[in-house]
Amino acid sequence: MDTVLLKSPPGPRPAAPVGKREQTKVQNRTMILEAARRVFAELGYGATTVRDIIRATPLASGTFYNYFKSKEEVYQALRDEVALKVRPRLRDARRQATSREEFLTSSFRAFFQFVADDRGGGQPAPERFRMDSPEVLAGFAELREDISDAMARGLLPSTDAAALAAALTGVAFELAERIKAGANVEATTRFATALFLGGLEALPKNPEV
Amino acid sequence: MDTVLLKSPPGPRPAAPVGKREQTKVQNRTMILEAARRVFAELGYGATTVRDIIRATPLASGTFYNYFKSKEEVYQALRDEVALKVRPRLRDARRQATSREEFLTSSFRAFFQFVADDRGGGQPAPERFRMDSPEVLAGFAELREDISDAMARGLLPSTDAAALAAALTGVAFELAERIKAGANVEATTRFATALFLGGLEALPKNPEV
Amino acid sequence: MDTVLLKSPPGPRPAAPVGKREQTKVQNRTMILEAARRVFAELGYGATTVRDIIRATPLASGTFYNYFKSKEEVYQALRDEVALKVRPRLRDARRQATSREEFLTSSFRAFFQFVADDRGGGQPAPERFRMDSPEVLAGFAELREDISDAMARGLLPSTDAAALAAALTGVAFELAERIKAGANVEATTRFATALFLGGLEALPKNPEV
Amino acid sequence: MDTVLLKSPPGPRPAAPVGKREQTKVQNRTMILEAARRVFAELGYGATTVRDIIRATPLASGTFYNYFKSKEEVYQALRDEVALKVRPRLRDARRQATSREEFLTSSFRAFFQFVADDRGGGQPAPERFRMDSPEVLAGFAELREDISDAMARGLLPSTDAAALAAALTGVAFELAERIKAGANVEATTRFATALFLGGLEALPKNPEV
DNA sequence: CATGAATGAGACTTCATTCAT
DNA sequence: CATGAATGAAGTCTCATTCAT
Repeated sequence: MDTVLLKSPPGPRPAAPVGKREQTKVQNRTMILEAARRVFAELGYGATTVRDIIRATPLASGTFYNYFKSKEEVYQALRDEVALKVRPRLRDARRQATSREEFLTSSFRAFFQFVADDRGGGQPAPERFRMDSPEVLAGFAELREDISDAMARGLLPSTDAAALAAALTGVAFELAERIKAGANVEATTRFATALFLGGLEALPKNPEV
Repeated sequence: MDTVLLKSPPGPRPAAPVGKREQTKVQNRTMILEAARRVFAELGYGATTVRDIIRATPLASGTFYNYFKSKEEVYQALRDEVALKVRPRLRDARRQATSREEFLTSSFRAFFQFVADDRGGGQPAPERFRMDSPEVLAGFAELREDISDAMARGLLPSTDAAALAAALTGVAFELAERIKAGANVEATTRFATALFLGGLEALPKNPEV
Repeated sequence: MDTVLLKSPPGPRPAAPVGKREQTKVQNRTMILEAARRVFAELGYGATTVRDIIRATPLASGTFYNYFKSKEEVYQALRDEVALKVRPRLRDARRQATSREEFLTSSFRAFFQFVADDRGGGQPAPERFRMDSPEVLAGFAELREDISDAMARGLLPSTDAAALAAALTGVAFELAERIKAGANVEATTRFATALFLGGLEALPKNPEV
Repeated sequence: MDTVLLKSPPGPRPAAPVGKREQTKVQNRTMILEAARRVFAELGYGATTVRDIIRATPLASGTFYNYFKSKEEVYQALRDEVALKVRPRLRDARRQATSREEFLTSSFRAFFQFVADDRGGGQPAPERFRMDSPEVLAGFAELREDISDAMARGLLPSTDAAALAAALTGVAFELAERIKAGANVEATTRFATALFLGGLEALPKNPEV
């Protein structure tokens, strides 16, 4: 019976599946994802409901389930989508780095810039910490990955890798909050870079953390 | 055996009412607070419901409302209670510090030790970031306060105070996660201290973050 | 059979959406309103709960909130609906009256007849007074309005308008209770009319109630 | 065993049971009743809860149940108490009446005065009708009783007794609302009296309502 | 007796999800 | 597919009532 449907338009077959149907489908999916992004940012993952997401959309409640099975699934999709956007930036920053300073600077800059670009949305977050939003989690995951690679490549000293990753992550996260509040990306990048450039020299040689 | 108890305090009678009723009240309040601590840690603040807290308790549903008006109120109470425990330790650490190194070392140690002592609770959080748990927030607030004081006293260089506070906070938090996972308090303290001792030297002189 | 339905209206298509969905919506709304009417009549407004109303219905609990936000809102709707039915009758009675007697007679008759027509509902109210039922309140408001108009038109003597309105209202209401219990509409109308025809003559000329 | 109790005090036997215990008991009972009176007046019988009554009292919740089994029971007690206070006034007014006018005047006056005396309490009733308060019910019951007696004694014409009772009740009730709102008792009494003096003459001789 | 905390039933309301249209 | 009303489970909170103190 699908055949029947496919046959019915006797005109020229579309070159790609970008009929009105497919277009709408993509649009709706995008609408839901963006609505979810806004709502997660405002209420946090735990507190947002599927209803909240639908309400931030012109779509009907039932439509949500044509695209996602649950809140969890939108979350995953959002996470993947964000990771897809951030990964190249960070990977590029990392690959082009030829010195420890450049590695730190470009990594922090890429991350802070991403946060700065993303903060547009809504009113300032009602609660201080919104660590469970997909963007932030994806950003952190990427940062960690970059750090591990850098250690492997010798750009960072061979101290306790996990501890350093944690320290970098923590600094990046906390300063990111300041970025969200309007702090300057470049100055913040310099600050973080200087801190770690100096700190890395002083770290215990044979750490046993 | 009652006789023994009745005899034992030959000194001044305690002023506080310690009838069976008061005892039960204190016990119940504690039960709710500890249940809330566990549930917040597991589900996050946003996702936990009052029912979740009650269910982690042998008490009846209505009993919750004899002690707290809402989830928010337990949260505040938890936050206050934790702050009350951490504040003295950190304050002492700060007051007794006579050098930059000592300031950093004793602050980190006090914080990490507190986290280590406190980590008994539940299973590790299923999601990576749980920044909105009361303990963490309270710890952060205290740490920030200590940092500001130290800057005023000259133990820390006059760089961007807020940015440094954020960096210290971030590192403390992320390393605390490792402490919770079993990392050694002293080694972690050394790591963090060394990182900041070196980093502070390298920080930009006239920061404009 | 669909064919029959599709064929049947050869005239102009009705503008109102009368799909199965809309039909069900109207039916459900009506079910809730009628259930509310019965329950208010039986328990009184104060004592009835939303659950009472739902239970007097085959609908699920959540469905109530698709139609009304609260008990108060059903009450308002009921009130409005009843007022909508009574207003024309009383307005007609008032407009066509050319004498004092006719004004009283037709007003009382219209009101009593409405009560008689409407009394189908439930068992007699278990408590004597149930002034807060929507029908009664709406009827009173209408009666008052009519009285004011009549005074303005000279059909009623210029005594204390509000007091007379109250008296007419009170008599109408109490006799309406008798109507509900089966009293004859015409005889009751004659009784009330005679009472006020005589009474109006005797009222104080310059009232200062 | 009662004997034992009576014997126990070897001193002079108290003339009446007005020990401290009995005094407190009477006071508490009175407090509950007056609180209930206020709350019923404000919220209506149906909407008030036992909690509401206790809260309007300095007593503990459990204490309520030492005096009354339920809201219903307080209501009955209040009703009885009020009836006990009103009956003498109305009975006196009725007994001393020697003419139709005097009967009507003194009855209305007594009722309106009672309502006026009683209205002190709280803020104006949030809803228009509060017919289910014990005072109003008791007042109406008494009024009806008086009317029946008056008919029996020939002070009122032999028309449909029940219909007249209803009319008098309705007028008394509606005007009582005006009294509560501050209307003058004497003027209102004159108004109601005049209305019925004139109206009674005009009533159908052989009513068949 | 007075007290007031505990209890669990039940009221109000929102939610995720389904399904007829 | 989109729609949005229906559903009933579940959450929030209040209530009447009991009972240990």
